[in-house]
Amino acid sequence: MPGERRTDPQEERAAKRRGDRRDQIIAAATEVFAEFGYHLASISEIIRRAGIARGTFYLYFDSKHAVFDSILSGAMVGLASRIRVIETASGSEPPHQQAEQNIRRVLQYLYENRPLSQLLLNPGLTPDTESAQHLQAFYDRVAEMIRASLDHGINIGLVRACDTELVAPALLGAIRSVTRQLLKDDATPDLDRVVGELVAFGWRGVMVPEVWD
Amino acid sequence: MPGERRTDPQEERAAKRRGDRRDQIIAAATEVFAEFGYHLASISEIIRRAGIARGTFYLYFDSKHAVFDSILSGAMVGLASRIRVIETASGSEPPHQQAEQNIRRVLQYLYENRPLSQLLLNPGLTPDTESAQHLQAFYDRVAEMIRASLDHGINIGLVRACDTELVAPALLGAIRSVTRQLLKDDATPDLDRVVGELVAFGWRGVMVPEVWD
Amino acid sequence: MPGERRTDPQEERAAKRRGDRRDQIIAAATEVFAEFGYHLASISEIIRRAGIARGTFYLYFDSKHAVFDSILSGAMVGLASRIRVIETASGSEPPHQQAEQNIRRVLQYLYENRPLSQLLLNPGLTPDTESAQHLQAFYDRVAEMIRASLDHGINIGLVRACDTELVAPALLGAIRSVTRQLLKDDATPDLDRVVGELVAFGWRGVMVPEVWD
Amino acid sequence: MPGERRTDPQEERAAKRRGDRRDQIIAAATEVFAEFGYHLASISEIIRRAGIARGTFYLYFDSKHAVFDSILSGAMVGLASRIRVIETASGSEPPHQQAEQNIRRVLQYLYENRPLSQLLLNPGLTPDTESAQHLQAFYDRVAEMIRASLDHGINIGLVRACDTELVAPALLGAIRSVTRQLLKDDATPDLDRVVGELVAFGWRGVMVPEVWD
DNA sequence: AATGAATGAGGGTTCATTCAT
DNA sequence: CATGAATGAACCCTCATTCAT
Repeated sequence: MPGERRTDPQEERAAKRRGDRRDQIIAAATEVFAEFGYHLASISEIIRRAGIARGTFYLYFDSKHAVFDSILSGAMVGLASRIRVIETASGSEPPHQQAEQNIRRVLQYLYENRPLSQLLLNPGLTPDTESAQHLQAFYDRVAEMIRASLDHGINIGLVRACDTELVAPALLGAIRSVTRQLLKDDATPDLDRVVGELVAFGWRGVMVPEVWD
Repeated sequence: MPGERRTDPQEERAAKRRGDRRDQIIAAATEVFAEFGYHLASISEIIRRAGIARGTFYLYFDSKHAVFDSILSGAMVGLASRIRVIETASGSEPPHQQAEQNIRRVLQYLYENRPLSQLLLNPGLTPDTESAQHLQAFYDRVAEMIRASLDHGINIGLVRACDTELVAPALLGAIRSVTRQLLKDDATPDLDRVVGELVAFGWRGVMVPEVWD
Repeated sequence: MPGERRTDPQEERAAKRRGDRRDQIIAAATEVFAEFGYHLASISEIIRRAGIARGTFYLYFDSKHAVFDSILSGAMVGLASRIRVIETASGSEPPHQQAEQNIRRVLQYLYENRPLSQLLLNPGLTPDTESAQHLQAFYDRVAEMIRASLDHGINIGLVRACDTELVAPALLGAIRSVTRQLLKDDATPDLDRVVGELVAFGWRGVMVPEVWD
Repeated sequence: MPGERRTDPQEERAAKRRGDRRDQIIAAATEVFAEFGYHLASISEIIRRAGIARGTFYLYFDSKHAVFDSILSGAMVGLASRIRVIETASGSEPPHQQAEQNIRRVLQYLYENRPLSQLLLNPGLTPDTESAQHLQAFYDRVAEMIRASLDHGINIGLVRACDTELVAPALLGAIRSVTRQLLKDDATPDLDRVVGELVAFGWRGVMVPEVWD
């Protein structure tokens, strides 16, 4: 207690360890959820992989559902931080390059977090309809961002007139589908090629036919 | 199959009734699975809706898993029967019209079987990783058909050179995503418009840029 | 189905068996609750004594709490049916004889249901404060009946003027205390003597009777 | 015990503090036990109210059960110290006045220790049958004292001939019942009136006193 | 002396499946 | 064929207790 600094180093270490435990549990749980799906994932298996006792689990999370929510929240933050709104101010990079980089960053994140990606891409590993809707809500937000970009593109004559309410999810679905496909194999694919193809496919699908490279 | 031996009319009726019961159970189970997801769906709820006794259920299906598999198989047959290989022989309809009709027939089927569609479109309502893979295997087969069509299209100069292994799932993903989106609302959407947009989007994404209608 | 009488004998037997099972479980549970108290009583022990499987228990009761409530309700009905309002109309038996018979009937019931009596006499074997209050509410009702009798007795000059709000629970407490005392031993005590002493005590207290009617 | 050796003032203070901690824990535990009953009372809640850490609790008590026993022992000592054997030597106060003062002192003690009183009066808040018997043993001792007094009273012609083995618990039960009743309300009742009524009831019962000394 | 993270035995409950009627 | 009472393995979660710091 003498000369107590901003943060007591002992407390600091404790807080650190506490965070570590949480992360350790989350990592184990993510694996197990991805492998078995929510319902077939047992607390027993999670604590076995985390190397902790039963009670310890409940020291960090209120329930099985709570860990799942934590995982999902973390993932959404992680994904969202990789997606930037596409700028069309003069001087900005061409939109399709911005889109390309968004996709590249997201794929990078997913490749780096394989088990987590299973959870994100397979809404079917979810505890219940409600949780699936959480996840869906996130995708809806992303689809909305895409739609706004498309609408803007139409206004400035870059994108052909189309029903953006349909085309936005179509674009997103294309990306998800390809990503899920690629994550099935363990091999890390050539990111540049994948992103290139995706953008090429999506771009031609939406652009105005007159303006071509 | 005709003239298989004289079928006792009583046996025949029995077989008929037996089939009816099965269908009745399948219908109830489909509803319940779609509503709650596989794990939260209980046999109790299924038999309640089917109006049968507990034991009766196990007279027609070996297990909970077995009904689910039956449902999935039926759906795959139903879907597959709506999809025709695209013909490019001279005299055939233009490929994009054939694709359009494939999509229209599939959507029609899905709209007519709402609860079933939930199961097909949300891999998350699936019992386990294995079952999800069954479903995925079906989609892989469809993707493969699309890929073959694309490859052929490239050969005859109709489709731009692209990595069909990526573009095929992208196309399929676009369709699935849009369909899932539309099935969320109860309203039956304008099929022609939806199919039109989908084809327009997909077509431009894959066609050679020189030939434009 | 042919000649179906008022009640299908098969159904009848089934209903009978169903009731039997319930009673069987209630009997076992009463024993276990009386022996260990609510919290230390385990479902495992209850089903062991009832000779049934775990799931069977939950076929007849929703929860551990539910059996307990059933037991308590049954006991209250049983007790209440042994207690009659004391009549003071001319031609009725003398009030103290009526009281005597109430007590005798209650004691009879308790002696015939030993384990049940533990539960009733020891509010401490109760699941929670709430349940204890259920039981207490019953005793309050009985005390209220006693109080009404006393008030009436005062009005007709049979009972001395006293604070019936205090004396009523005192009388009831005396009865409960003696009963609990006697039920501790396994031997069945001489009912007539016990009841006689109780009534005498309540009626005239402990004072010497040199002054007596 | 006087002149116990020179007590180091530091040790003394330490012992003092140690005692304080104990009392602090006992006070918190008494509250919690009274509020929830033994089993629903958690160590977590006790240490929360005592403002100490988990481990500290086990520095002062071996177990949850041990605190409960401590509380009970303390209460018994407290109660016993308020009860004096009734003297019948010539020159003593009249027995019924001595009884009256015993009751008054006990009630005073109970009113001053409300939460404790819940524990004492509701055998149902007890950990197990064994603990309930501890408590019961205390009451048995008190009943025995009452019985001895009654026997003596009969010998000297003050008390009517009666089965003191029955009447003693009856008297005690009456007192307990009334006390429990009164402690339910938060208001502190008029002690003199209550004690007066109790003694009157025990002494002369409920009968009309037209025939009186 | 004090702390609080960690432990794990044990609790109540669910539900797919079986089988005697 | 049909029934539904019975089964029991397996689940999630709680909480008194321990012990390294």
